[in-house]
Amino acid sequence: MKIGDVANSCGVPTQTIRFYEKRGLLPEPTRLPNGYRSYDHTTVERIAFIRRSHAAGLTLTEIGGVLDVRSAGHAPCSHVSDLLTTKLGEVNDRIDELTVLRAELTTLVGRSKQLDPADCTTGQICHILRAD
Amino acid sequence: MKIGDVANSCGVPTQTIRFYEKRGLLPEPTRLPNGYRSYDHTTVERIAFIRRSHAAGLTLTEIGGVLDVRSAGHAPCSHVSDLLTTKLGEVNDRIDELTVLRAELTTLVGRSKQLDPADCTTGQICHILRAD
DNA sequence: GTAAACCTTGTACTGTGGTTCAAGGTCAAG
DNA sequence: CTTGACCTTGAACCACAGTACAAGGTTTAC
Repeated sequence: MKIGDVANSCGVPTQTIRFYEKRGLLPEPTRLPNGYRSYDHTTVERIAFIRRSHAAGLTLTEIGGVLDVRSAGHAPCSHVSDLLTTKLGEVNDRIDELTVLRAELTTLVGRSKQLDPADCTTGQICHILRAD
Repeated sequence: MKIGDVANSCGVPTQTIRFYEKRGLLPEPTRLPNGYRSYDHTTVERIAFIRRSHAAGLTLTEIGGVLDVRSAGHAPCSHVSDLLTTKLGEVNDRIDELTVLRAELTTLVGRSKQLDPADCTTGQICHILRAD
């Protein structure tokens, strides 16, 4: 398989495959006599794994770490489990932050409906976003 | 006031003040005879406004837009109101996305506690993050 | 007079995940 | 033999909001 075939199978642009290779997420492929990259089905599965992991919120660096553990011949399960647990904590924290922000924005939008633009002076720039 | 005094008053590094100037969020200050930037209290208030707006989720580009409306002599209220309403929608969307991701991560973490690492084969890289 | 603390400018770098461009080589169909 | 689709490389660019560094000038305190 050439890079375009892999790209079609995986639904990613060819540039992304080269980018993953440069990032160390894909091994250097064998080459055809003309210099073109040559792949087999394991690459398709590996890219699918990367996309699934990425969709689960792991960064490419973290995915690289998982792949390295696997390449070293170990089951990456406990590593992955820790990673996912940490990620879950981060997602919870981020949801909490955004929930606070939502409350603040809701207050500001409510304020904007009450205030009269004619009362907005230059000194405070905008009285919706004034200091409390 | 010199830049360090403003930085102290606002709790931001001096570099950030120069950065805001370069981004057009702060007007070019007058200079002392030695070339040092010279500020008055309106700059402190302007930076405080920028920080409040940023904390409310506006980007520096959006804040620049608000500041431009104000500089043009208009009350930016309706503009700000639209911006905040849009931002509230974005925050809600982001919370929804993260909530979905949280559910997925919870499933994966649960799975990781059930599976035995000994059953994890090379082919699937990691059976916690297997295809469904 | 000298050391510390301040100021100036410009440039490059951080992390995240790619995308786009330039300039060229290869291959199959007609 | 030429057109179009594919492949190669390296480098630059995107948003985002700064941060760090280099190489120098100024001021303040002792």
